[in-house]
Amino acid sequence: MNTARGARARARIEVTAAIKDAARRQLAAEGAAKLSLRAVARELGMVSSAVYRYFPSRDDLLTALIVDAYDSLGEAAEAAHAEVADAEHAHRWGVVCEAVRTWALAHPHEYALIYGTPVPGYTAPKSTVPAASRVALLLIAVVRDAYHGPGVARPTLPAELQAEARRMAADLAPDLPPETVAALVAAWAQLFGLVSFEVFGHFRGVVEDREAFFRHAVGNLAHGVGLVYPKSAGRGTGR
Amino acid sequence: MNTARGARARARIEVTAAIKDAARRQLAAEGAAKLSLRAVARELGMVSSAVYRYFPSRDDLLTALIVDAYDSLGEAAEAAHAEVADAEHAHRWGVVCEAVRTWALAHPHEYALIYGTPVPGYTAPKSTVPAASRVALLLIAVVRDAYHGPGVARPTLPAELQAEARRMAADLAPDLPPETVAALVAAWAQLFGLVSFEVFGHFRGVVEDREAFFRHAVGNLAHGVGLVYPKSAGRGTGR
DNA sequence: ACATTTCGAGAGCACTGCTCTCGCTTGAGA
DNA sequence: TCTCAAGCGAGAGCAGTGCTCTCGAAATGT
Repeated sequence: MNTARGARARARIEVTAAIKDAARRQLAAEGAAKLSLRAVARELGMVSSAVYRYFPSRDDLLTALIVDAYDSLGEAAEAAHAEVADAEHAHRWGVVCEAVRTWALAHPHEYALIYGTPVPGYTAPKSTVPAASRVALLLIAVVRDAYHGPGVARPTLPAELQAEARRMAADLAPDLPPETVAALVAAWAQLFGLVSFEVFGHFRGVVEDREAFFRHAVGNLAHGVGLVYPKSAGRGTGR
Repeated sequence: MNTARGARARARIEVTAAIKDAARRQLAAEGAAKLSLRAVARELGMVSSAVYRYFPSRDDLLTALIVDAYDSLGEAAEAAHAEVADAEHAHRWGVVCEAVRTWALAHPHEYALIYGTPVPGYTAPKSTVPAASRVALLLIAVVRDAYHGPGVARPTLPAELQAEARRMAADLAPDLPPETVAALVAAWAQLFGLVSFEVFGHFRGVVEDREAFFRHAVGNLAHGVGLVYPKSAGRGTGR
């Protein structure tokens, strides 16, 4: 029942999509700061006030792009993971992380939109939560599979954090030990720390072979959440 | 020869400082996006065009604030470290990291300015490098002391990364083993991943006791760079 | 004392987000 | 089938922005 109850309704979703597309193009080209509602209107041959029939404000347009960006990233990660769904767990972990990095480098401005400085009126309006969670859920799923399968080590946890870890586990993955969930959340944040530093240029003049560096760092993150590498030796690329 | 060769020169540095102060106030209050050159001019009772005598563009004003923010953060970290300069190395590491977090939470907009989305014309103009490096240098110093002292473990490194690690070590800390330097750089990025997620609100609804969580994660980072905790037992808060 | 530079003020340009009004078109109910 | 409200695009307009240019006045160096 999505399919157009009338020409008008159909036109509306088409125009809405066209606006988002033009906006996304501008975003990719110039960054969120320079995204101008009037410019997208111009590109579509309409007048600026007409755009307001579709998005009540510039920030609402941006919010729509945020959700799309989360989904685009989540989709990329999920697709990459699907291709190795029955490989070694540590390898799957690495593939997901590398998909995140690859997507971020290919869409730096969209990445900045979701993991950079939040927009001023930044209350993530609930509707973004599912899209925003996709990568995290993937990482959780990989560790869950490992936990219910052969090899996962149980990290240790100081006493003062065990209550909080239990809370997190109850929310995120009740079937995993709290220690693992806590390590997972930390690894999640640290993964995006690595990606952000690279995308935002903090590695410029510091790290040269960033891909190899990233693979290694991500392997250590996997180790931190308890994933063990197949070929025991020094944890390598997970290949 | 800094001290005013004339009333004019003195006035100039005073006005420059006043502009930066007003700008910093606006930045702290509303964020970089809403920082308006005309508004700071208004606050100082001057006309907008006059401000251009001191800063050639709005982005140049922002750049000046960026350098200041790096310095402010670096100073906070150094001060915190100085107070525990002869404590256990892992503890010193933790104190520096917590100082970074505390400063970031106290100055979210300034933090966003330096570790969030880079400004469009984002070529860090060399002059920012020393200020930007202060925290990293502190972390390196802590590990260096540990390495030249009693306890530091040597991380392992896959073959494919050893050349790059040697390169980094040559640039950053020739007296440390390449494996340690590589781990240090990763920990550096991961630290800011943790801080950014908290400041930018990605932990909202996920992590509740963020301070305890951070201490724990930072302890693991210390472990990752080879710092060993005094009381052997499970690595705890570093107390 | 003169010439030069430095500075603040003001006007102005091109642009932005956003509001409001005006007609035209569409579509659903009488 | 006709009607009337809702949806929509165009246009004008407001307040604000970054930035440029010109013009006098003040401070400076010779």
